Amino acid sequence: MTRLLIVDDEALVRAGLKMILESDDDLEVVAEAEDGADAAAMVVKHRPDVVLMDIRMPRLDGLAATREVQALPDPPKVVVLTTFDLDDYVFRALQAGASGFLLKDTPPRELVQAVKVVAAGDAMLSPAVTRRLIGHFAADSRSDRQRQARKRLGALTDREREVLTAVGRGLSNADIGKTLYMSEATVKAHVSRVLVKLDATNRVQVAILAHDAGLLD
Amino acid sequence: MTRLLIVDDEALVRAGLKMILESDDDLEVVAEAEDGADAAAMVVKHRPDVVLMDIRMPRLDGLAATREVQALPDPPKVVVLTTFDLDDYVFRALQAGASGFLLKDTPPRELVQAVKVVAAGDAMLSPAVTRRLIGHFAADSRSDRQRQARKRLGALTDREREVLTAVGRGLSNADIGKTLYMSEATVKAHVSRVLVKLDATNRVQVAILAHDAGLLD
DNA sequence: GGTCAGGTTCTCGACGGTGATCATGGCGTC
DNA sequence: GACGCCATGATCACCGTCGAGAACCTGACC
Repeated sequence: MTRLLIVDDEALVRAGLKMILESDDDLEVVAEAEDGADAAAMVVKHRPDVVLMDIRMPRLDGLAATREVQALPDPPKVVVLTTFDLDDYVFRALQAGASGFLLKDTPPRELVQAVKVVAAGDAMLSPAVTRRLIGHFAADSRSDRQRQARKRLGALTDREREVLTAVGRGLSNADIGKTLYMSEATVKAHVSRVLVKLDATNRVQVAILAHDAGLLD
Repeated sequence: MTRLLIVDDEALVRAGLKMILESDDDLEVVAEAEDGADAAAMVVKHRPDVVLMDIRMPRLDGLAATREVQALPDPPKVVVLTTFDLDDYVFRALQAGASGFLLKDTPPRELVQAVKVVAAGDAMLSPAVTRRLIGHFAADSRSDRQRQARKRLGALTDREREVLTAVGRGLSNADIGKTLYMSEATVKAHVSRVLVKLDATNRVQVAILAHDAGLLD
């Protein structure tokens, strides 16, 4: 049995959601809250498995409430529900720790499905939201940059890559020599070749490249 | 009527998918291809609305094929199908332009649903994949590290921040002097103060900090 | 099987250029 | 005038380039 908490400022919406959700025998609404400020308290009191959270609410909005709830020990999963699929909402909700983000025009059957998926530890987004997320992800050239950077690293020898990593950490040549057991002169030679191979003019540039390539982290 | 192309090297899988998809009256499989190399040609010939693409295939794999298909004029939507939800596959598929990413254990009804969602211009991922994507998104935005880095930048003066940005680009002190119209000696003084304020011992470390803070990009 | 030439990688010391610190002074604000 | 910010030159430490030797692999040739 999956225990649910519904957080929405409109009683009618809460009633509708409760109706839909309890049509499934595995779901039980154990509590309701009418704004974000009450949400955390209700979570502590009733310990639901999943929280359905509206965004637009008086006092504390759904995003802040989600953050608050996720900060609790052994927090429940949170599914954010909203009428608007604004980018900003989506990203902030996901970063606040939400496991789902559904639009209010989601069909009842999918809502039930989403709650179950989330309770099982996976995630569920409305299709339109998924599209936005993917769009942003693909547009986020970071991973692209990473692959490009990695490509350039292919020409390096093992030793050179080790030295490069150390440079990326911000170590001095002397420090690198100590940690890799070689003289400072040798370190310099490696760094010098790395500079040539990566077409850089100083160590700062290769350090950044090392980071872009994900060599550190 | 939504027109489909199925790309998979195993005839049995193709037959199974076709069976599932054509159980819906709005879906029609207009062509099949048995590897990625054939996929693009089939797209040109049959102009499907949606392509279901396996990843592991002989000759050209599904990721490369997806890129190829998306490079065509007025390309169809692509749904990638795979047994393994490896991170790397997911990200590369989405960046290759896929609109969906489903695991092969997806129930038939959801597969049909996903194809329709994608045909309508939205996106659909398997729940487990969605969870990964969100995880990476939340982690990748690095807002944590970024906020931390930004905090430390608060102590800097405007001029120091300008110099720091230039250092982050990998410029030499001489170059920074030229671009910011000050003598090299002045640049050095600024850099030196930045090092103290950011508790770093050399310019590489502050360059990385500058990147983490999102000063560059 | 030996070996010999060619290439690659790792190692190192010495030299000149670059980077980092320190002390000092000008300029505006409070 | 005390303070914070910006600017500068002298000094010393660090970094990057150069040339060169040692160890190793690879393939060709006898």
